[in-house]
Order: sequence, then C-alpha cells, then structure tokens
Amino acid sequence: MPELPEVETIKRALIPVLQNCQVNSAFVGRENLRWPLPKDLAKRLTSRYFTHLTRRGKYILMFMDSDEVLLLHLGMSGSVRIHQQKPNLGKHDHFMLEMLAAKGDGKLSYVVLNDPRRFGWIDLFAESAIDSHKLLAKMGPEPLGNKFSVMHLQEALNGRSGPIKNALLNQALVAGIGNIYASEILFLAGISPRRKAENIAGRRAERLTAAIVKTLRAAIEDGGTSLRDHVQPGGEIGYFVQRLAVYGRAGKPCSKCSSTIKIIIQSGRSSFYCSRCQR
DNA sequence: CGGCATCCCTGGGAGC
DNA sequence: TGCTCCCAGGGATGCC
Repeated sequence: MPELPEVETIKRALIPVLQNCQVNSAFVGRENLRWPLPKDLAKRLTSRYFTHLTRRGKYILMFMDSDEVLLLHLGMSGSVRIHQQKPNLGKHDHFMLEMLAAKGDGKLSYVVLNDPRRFGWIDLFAESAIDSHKLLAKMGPEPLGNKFSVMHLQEALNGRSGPIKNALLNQALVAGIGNIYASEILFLAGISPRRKAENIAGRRAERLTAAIVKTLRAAIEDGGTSLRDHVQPGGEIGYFVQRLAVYGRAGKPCSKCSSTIKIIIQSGRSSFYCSRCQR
C-alpha cells in the first residue's frame, strides 16, 4: 500500500505521540512479519524515549534515547492507527506501543500496527549501524531532498534498457516511488511508461524530475491516497485518491485529451497511461 | 551488472 | 449465498 506520501503522512501523525515520549509498554503479537522481529523487541523498547522521527523512502525511522533506531516498513498492506484509549486488538494487529504523553500528565495513547498480508517489517538496531543497514544502504536519493536533481536522475537512468516505469519503481535509483505514483508521475511528465529509461534526456528528463517532485508533494498535502487499506493514523482518508489522473482509471477518458486511459502489465505490475498524452 | 519471474501472505471483489 | 479465481499500493532473491 504505502508509498512515500502515505509513509510521510503516517510519520507526521506519529510525531506528536512518539517524539520526546516514553514507552510505557510494548506489545508484540507474533514472532515474525516478513522477517523475524528483533529479539526482545518489547523489552528493549519499554521505558525508552523516542528522540525524533524521520522518513527514508518508504521507511519510518524512530530514533531512541538508547541510541537504537526502530525501523518500520509497511509493505503492501500495513497501516498504523493511533488510539486515545486502549484498543481491542484485531487479528492483524501485530504490534502496539503504549505511550506516555510528553506533558507528563500520565495520559496514555496507543500506536497499533496492522498488516494483514504481513509484507511489512520491523527492525531495531544501533544508530551507529544506520549507514550499513542492509535495507537502507542501497537506497537512492530522496526525491524531495536537496540532492535530487535532473542531473542525478539522468545519471541513474543512464544505460538502463528497461522501461522507465520499472526504473521509477527501483528504490536504488530514487527512493519512495511505488506503483500508483509511478503512473501518475509519468502522466504528468507526458512520458510513456514503455519508453526505455536510457532514452530519457533533455526536456523529458526535466519534465520527469519536476513531475516526481510535484506529484509527491501534492499527494503529501492531501494526506496520501486511500484506495483499499490506507487511512491516516487518525482514521482520516487520504484525499489524493480524488486527484488520480490515470491510476485505476483504465477505460475512462483522459482528463486532458479525452482519449481512453489504457492499462498494460510491466514486470507483473499494472501501469496506467494515456497513449496520446504520453510519448 | 541489468532485467525478469517467482515468492512471501490475506482479503476483497468479480464472475459463475 | 457460496465457491473459485484473480488481483492488490512492496521488495528480496535467484536465475539468465
């Protein structure tokens, strides 16, 4: 489910509940999600404080006063909910933090991770190991960070004979883009998802760079895209779903030229596009 | 090295 | 209503 804008939305919602707050208790519902959960996870979290939260691609990093980092990836179906009262946990609620409010008034709130398909994962590791972390080390630049530029993108696409759609999904080239936003970005840039990545240069590369930034920013503003699973941690839906120009709109008219939106399968994943507006 | 198929898992919707 | 089939927002892995 969650791509960069959804993960950013979730991170922002978690900050008031976690940052500078102490873990009163932690609940771990199962031994593993995609991979085994860290050993003694609940024990290592209990009584600790979160110092700050960041996002990297589709990961949320929660830094702790123990100089460890709690890493969360939501996979396809993961979601996070915040409750003010102790919730009854459902079948797919695998992890919960019971947090003490920063104010010191003893008020508790609850952060619950739900993940039916269990493609998500959690890790807890020393902050000093962050740069060598297996899952983070290979990741490309943040598209909303200041290291991201036309020049970088051009370089990343250089020598790639596969379609641009696949390249956008490759987290080693640019971090955080998933299947929804890849289609939306290419529509905004006027580039066909089938175009060879290495054939994107000049004006097209400029348009693509701008489209990546613009699409992701707009989606964050709207709280992400709610299709099936995604809700913001407070339960609100993400309104970017109303702005989707091509994703999920096969057979419907293109908003720019009225020709019919097409769907094709690339490396086993759907791509939506307008063959008239995108070349 | 790049590109592609396969696999992990459950639930929702379409079609019969 | 119930069954089967297909599809889903991710990404590691292994093969060519």
